[in-house]
Formats: sequence, structure tokens, C-alpha cells
Amino acid sequence: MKQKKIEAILSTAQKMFGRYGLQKTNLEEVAHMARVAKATIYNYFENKNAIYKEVLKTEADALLNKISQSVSRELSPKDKLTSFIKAKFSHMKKSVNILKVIKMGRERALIEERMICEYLFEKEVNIIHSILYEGVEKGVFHINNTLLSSRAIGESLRGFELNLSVRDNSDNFKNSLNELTQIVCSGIMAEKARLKA
Amino acid sequence: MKQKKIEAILSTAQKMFGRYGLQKTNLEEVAHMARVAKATIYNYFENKNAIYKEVLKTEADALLNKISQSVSRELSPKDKLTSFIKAKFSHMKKSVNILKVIKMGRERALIEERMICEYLFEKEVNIIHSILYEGVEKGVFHINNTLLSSRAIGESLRGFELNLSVRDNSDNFKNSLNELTQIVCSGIMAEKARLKA
DNA sequence: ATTGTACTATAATACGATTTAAGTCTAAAA
DNA sequence: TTTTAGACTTAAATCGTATTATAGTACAAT
Repeated sequence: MKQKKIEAILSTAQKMFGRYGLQKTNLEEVAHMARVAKATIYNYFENKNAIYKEVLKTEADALLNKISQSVSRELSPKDKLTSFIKAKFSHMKKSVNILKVIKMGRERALIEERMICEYLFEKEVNIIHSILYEGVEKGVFHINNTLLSSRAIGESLRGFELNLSVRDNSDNFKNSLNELTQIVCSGIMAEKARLKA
Repeated sequence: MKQKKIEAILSTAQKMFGRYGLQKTNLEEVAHMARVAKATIYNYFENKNAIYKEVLKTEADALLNKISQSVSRELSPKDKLTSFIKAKFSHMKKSVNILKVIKMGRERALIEERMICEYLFEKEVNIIHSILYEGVEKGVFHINNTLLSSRAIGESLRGFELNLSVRDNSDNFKNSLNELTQIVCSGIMAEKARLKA
């Protein structure tokens, strides 16, 4: 029962925040739509910001899960990395609140928002790192400092986030992203593995 | 004489816009600081936005010039590309108004601001493209679609722009950027050239 | 070509009045 | 025990209006 209520609150809050943003979202309305009393909301959450933070966190974790799943379906490290990038951007569209934060720019971002972005980034880098590490172990990747490389790749993908829901031609975006994937893969693959591909 | 005045106006406007932003910058004050009558400003510029646009354009062109110069000092395509990236980020710190726009996020950016960012990006991609093309011609780069690759590299660098004046450790930034440079270079270099390096 | 000044009109600001909504509390219902 | 409706307090958002600042113009003088 408890859990059901909490989920109802979070999922409607997610929609409302996504549509109207943190400020313009009315908790009274959220309560009504979630078929819950306002007091119940305050029974489970400190305040509005806490709900917002939880929504962002949930979105981030959902995204990370989707990515991890996609990655784990692949066998070769190269395919894992490719799948990471594909999954990240295809599932990111659903993370409406996170997307909003990214589009807004850090300048006026709340501490909660920045923290979640940082969290998401670090986790992504972790996943990339595990892929690179495995690649090196298997001898298909040739990388001196896997930690540094994973950060670098993570950062390079940030540029593409900005163009997610903004940009001109969607094909243009996909092509650029695929091309970068190719370049990066070639860039870190060991000679022998590279010649085979 | 004419040119001197225009330059005075633009350079003080650049400082003022950089400090206070478009809105909070007072043209009367700009006129005074540039030792020019307000009427003179309106003799050379349509309106405030036009000055702002010109300031942004000037910053962009200055940056592009610096980059081009740095690139042209190098001989090998690989060094040119490396130098491009280095120059872009080291000189970008001086483009205060452009940096401001980038940090703010597109959401609330004026059309003028977006256009300049687009312009800068396209020009950068052009430079990258000429480097890649030369590299392919010389046989040191192995790239199928140089145009696509240059866009991809351009986009990947965008992620780093966000961290220019924002981020934690500056060394961290430099290291990541260097690492990406390495990866990209390896990724596009032909086998023989790669083995030599 | 440039300036100073005076001018207009519009946009920014300030501020008090009003409304909205966050957050609390309680007593009753489930 | 958890949940609810509703009353309540208080802080913030909104609104209307008065005020000010300043973008932009016009012009006579240099």
C-alpha cells in the first residue's frame, strides 16, 4: 500500500514537473491526480524539492538501467561501447526532467539538479570504464589510462546531449554520433582487432 | 577617424556586455566610456542588439583567427588537429560574451546569440574539415567521409565547452581533453602513420 | 562627422495589494 | 496505523499601478 502511493505520487509528479517545471507544478494538483491526500505526500516527502530530487534520481537510475541492460546484451567490448552510446541517446528522450535541466544550462540550475547531472555523468563514466577495462583485458582495446579515457569519452558525448531535442535534422545528429562512435572505437582498438573490423 | 570610433564603441561595449550582460548594459554609459556621443553610436549601429551581435561576431572571428593561426603553424595534419583543439580552448576563455551564451543554455538565448554560436560552430567544422581533408590527401588519415567526421569531432568538443569556466579541477579538464585528442587522432590515422607515432 | 541636449516612448523597476500555494495540524475515516 | 479532508499559517508568486530608467530620435551647433 505504502509503496503504491509513493509510486503514484512520483509518477504523476514526474509528468507534472516535466510539463510545467518545478515552480509551476502544484502539489495540491499532484495529490489530486495521484488520488492521494496532500498530507500523504508530506508523510513521505520532506518538501517539494525532495520530490523533485527523487524524480530526477529515478529518471537517472532508469536511464542507467536501460543503458546497462543494452550494454550487457552485447558480447564484444566494441559492441558494448557502441551499444552504450546508442542506448544513452535513445532512452534519454524519455528522461524529460533531466533533459530540461540540460537544456536550461547550469547557470540557473538548482544544487539538486547539478548534483543529479553529476551523479548521472559519474555513473555513465563508470559503465564506460568497465567496458574499456574489459576491452583491455581481452586485448581488443589498447588504452594506457582507462579511467582517463572513459572520462574523455563521457565528456565528448555531452556535446551531443544539447542537440537532443533542439536541433535541425535528426539524421544529421544520428550520423554525427555514429561517426564519433566509429572514430572513438578505431581510436582505442588494438591494431590486430582493428584490422579485422 | 570613423574606424577609430567604431572600434572604441565595440571594445567598450564588449567589456560592458561581458560584465553586465545585454540588458544591464547602459548605452549612455558605453558612450561616455568610449568618449563618444550617444548619437555617434546610433550613427553606426541600428540599435543595441546590433552592437551586441557585432560584439559576438567580433569575438567569434577573433577566436577563429587565433585558431587558424595556431593550426597553420603546424606541418602535419595530426599536429594541426591537436593544435586546433588546444587553441580553441585556450583562446575561448577570452571570448567572454560567447562563453556567457554557452553557459546560459540555448533555452533562453536570443536569435542573435544562437546564430553566432551556429556560425562559430560551422566555421570550426570547416577548419577541422580542411585539416582532415589534407590528412587524407597526404595519406596519414584514413577517413571515408571527411565532412561527417569533422562535424562529429566538432560536436564532441562541445561537451568540453560547458566545463570551461565552470568545473572542478582544471587539470582534470586538460587531461580529458588531451585524452580525447589522442583517441580521435588514433581513430582517424591510417595504420602506417599510426604505427610510426 | 560628431556632439550635446532635449525629447518621446517603451521597457524596466518598485511596491503595495491580492492571491496562490507550500507546508502544518488535527480530528475523523478507512 | 495509515490515510484523508479540511482548516490554517505563512511565505512566495502574481498583479496592478506608479515611478524611473533608458533605448532610440530629432536637431541645432561645431
